[in-house]
Amino acid sequence: MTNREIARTLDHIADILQFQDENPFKVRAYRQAANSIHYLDEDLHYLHEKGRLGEIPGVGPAIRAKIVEMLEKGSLEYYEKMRRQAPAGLLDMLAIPGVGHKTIRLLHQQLGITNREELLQAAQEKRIRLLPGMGSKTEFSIIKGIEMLEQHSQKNTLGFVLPMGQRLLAFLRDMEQVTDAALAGSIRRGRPLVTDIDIVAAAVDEAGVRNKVSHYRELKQITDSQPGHIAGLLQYNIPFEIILLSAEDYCSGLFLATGSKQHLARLFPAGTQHQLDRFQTEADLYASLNLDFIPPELREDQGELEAAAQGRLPRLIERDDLRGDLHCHSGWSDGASQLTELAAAARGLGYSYLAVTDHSRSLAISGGLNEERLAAQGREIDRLNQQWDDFKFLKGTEVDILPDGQLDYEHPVLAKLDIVVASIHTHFRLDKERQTDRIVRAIQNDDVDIIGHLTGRLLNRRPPYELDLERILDAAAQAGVILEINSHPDRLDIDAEVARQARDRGIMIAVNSDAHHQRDLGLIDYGITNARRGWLRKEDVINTRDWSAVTAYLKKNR
DNA sequence: GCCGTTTTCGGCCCGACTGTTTTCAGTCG
Repeated sequence: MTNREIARTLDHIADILQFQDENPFKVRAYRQAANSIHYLDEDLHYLHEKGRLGEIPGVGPAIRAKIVEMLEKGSLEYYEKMRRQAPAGLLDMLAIPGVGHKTIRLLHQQLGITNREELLQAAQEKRIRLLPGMGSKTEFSIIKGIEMLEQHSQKNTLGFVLPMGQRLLAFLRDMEQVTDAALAGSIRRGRPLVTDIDIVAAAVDEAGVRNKVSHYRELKQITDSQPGHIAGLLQYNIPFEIILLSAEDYCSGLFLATGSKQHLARLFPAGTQHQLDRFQTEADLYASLNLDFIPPELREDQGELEAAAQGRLPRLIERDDLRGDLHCHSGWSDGASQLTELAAAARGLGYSYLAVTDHSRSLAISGGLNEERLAAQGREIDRLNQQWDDFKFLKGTEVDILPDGQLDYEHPVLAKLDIVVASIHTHFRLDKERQTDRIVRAIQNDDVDIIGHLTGRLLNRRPPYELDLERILDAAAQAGVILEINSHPDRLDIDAEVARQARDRGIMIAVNSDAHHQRDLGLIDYGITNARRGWLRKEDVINTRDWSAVTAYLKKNR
């Protein structure tokens, strides 16, 4: 089993224990072990060989024995037994907002409900409200929650699917029968939610490819296998499709499979069934249509064809344009990495600065820093900053925007920092006017440099807050406040559309990782893709500038 | 179940909201 599978198993055990009303600290022990393994840099098999499993934080004798069994047998008897004692749809039901372990236990014991379908039916038949502690509002919110999840259930986040797609792509590229291969479809265009993995491959021996794919380690089943085409499911039921072409047809095939439908339909209106010539590159293909090359991220029929025809497509930002990251968390609050580890990772990405923006005091659950600890952290940063002449930490905070729009630290505290990211982490359900007022007030606060994850959306999990974006963009433009593109693939907030509107109003954007572990600094790639989908150029993004230009910009706008 | 230690058990982040209550339990971040 892989690290990831073992981490998921431990997490699932924690859920079952919680469902069984076990000691909450035992539950947390399993969660902490799962989290440690999730972020582990080394393969568990390797650590086991070296007898170093006990060194993993949060892994003691009991969990270590279970990990060993999973590594050696590929399964865990304890887990299999637990699973038989819990409702089959436990995890599915937990995903419903407002439904937790205790509610599920009650539903299971009183009504025999084991999965989402049965739960929905019971709610529709008004049987939930008869249970103690349940009422009509709970019943209604369960129905709404299930409906929301079912709308999303066809799509997965790019962050979940892309790594699987990249592994399958690497597997194909490794074959001697494959001369070229690339991701296509919505993954290639970088959509935040995707339905499947599309790959186009140039192959000399289709049968050989077919045979190897049928033995792919992550393959669950092949559902369709015709000449030029393999489709099926990978683990976690992620659909994939591989289009096999000759080398001559590869480029136009990749272009057609990339889409989008709307983009292609505008290029080739219905009735003008177009026989694509053979091209060496997509740039040649677009040139034959008298268009500049259109990057995949822009192929959504959002004005890119007109711009390409007139030679005014933007030169989109690239990952290598970034000089630093302006939002991350360390072990001082809820991050998992120490400052030195973050610095090493940031330098590894080619950055020359990193803003440390741990949580502020009122966010107790995330270890928010009180003023003394913030000052102590500042002293550590000062010490570390003396070690380098080519890298610097910025002293910062991700300060909570309180419900009334005030900030969680007073002005004298904020004024001492190099950078202030202000974000909302509580009171998500204010009405539109109050929520907008709250953010506008933060924007108008002179201590604020950046608004973090503006809309609060969590893809497939939580809708954005109710906001009047027009008013917020106007306020940000006027105050010279930067808006963040939060790169976490569950957030991608602000989204590409809002980013483009912001840029059109002259608002500066920061593409930030919001990393809680040194490895997560690399999530910035998703933010860059999102920025490109928002038509952003290097000059629209503040952290493409070097340290002195960034600090000068921040000072000027304070 | 893990951790730390003043070595072998006691402690292990918490505060607010919501819907259901009549004083609280469950969920969430």
